[in-house]
Amino acid sequence: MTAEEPKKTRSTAQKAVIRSALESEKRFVSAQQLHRTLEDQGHTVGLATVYRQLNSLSDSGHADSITIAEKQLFRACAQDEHHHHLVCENCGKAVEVEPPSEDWITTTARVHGFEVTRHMFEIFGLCAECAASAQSR
Amino acid sequence: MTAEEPKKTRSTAQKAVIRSALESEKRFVSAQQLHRTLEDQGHTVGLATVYRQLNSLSDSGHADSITIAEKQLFRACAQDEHHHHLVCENCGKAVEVEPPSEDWITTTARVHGFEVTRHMFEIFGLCAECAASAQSR
DNA sequence: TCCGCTAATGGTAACGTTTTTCATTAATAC
DNA sequence: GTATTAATGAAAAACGTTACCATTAGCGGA
Repeated sequence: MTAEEPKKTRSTAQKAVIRSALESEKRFVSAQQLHRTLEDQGHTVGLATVYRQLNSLSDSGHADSITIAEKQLFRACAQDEHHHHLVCENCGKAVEVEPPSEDWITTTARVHGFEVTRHMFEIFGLCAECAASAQSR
Repeated sequence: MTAEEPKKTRSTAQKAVIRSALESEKRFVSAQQLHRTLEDQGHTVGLATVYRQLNSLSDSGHADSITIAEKQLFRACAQDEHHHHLVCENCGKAVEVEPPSEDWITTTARVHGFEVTRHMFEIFGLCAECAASAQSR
């Protein structure tokens, strides 16, 4: 019964930089990729901080995260609502997609005695550019 | 233009043991869990071998794998066809489910200029038993 | 404006999982 | 049986990620 703590956070330069860097990416990127990007831009941000911010953005719903090849990738998402992605396996570019009714999920789960907590659905493929360059390979 | 090598493999006791151990699980298990299980059963199999076999089973399509909390989990799958799971987040128990038509996937992808290579769709929740024990907590 | 509190940072060490290495074992073909 | 070499296992390396902790710096109040 502990009351909801106000939980004061401070706005720092690093937070702003990380967040804006993530938002300017339309691809899913890893913490390390983002860290390198920031370094290249001349910003000195610790890797630990990048991890921390990315995780907190993900927790607060300001970023989506998926796991590919044992690596966690992040992407900023504007809308707070639940949504899914169409991800390019080559360059990481992603598009948010809207699947048809997901009602059957809870229905199906109930049939098996399950109580749904969450679901994930991601489509992987090659975007137009990557598909083109792959063909000419 | 290298011809398809016959790629001869040898059947070993370890392969058999690992495969049968995985098949007797109706849950998703990690390499380490399976390794411990084998040890408990009196089998002495190297951890590296468990990893190797699990990966090769996954590659050959004889096992499905998902990633939860940075860990890779495996599960034997009888059917070679594409399928999805309803997974208990607590105990790992899984049921194969059949989603409605997935035609819209390729359609949607095409709209965005993507060429679909694969898609993943997993539902997570609590099975009847785990939900019950969670409530009485 | 300065002060004090402490959230946040950053470098590094630690961690856990997975892969690689390499000498040894053993499955297959002859 | 013998030769060949795929497969194994123990340990080390690699990898992504988190924890630690001394230091920095937001922010509210004197």
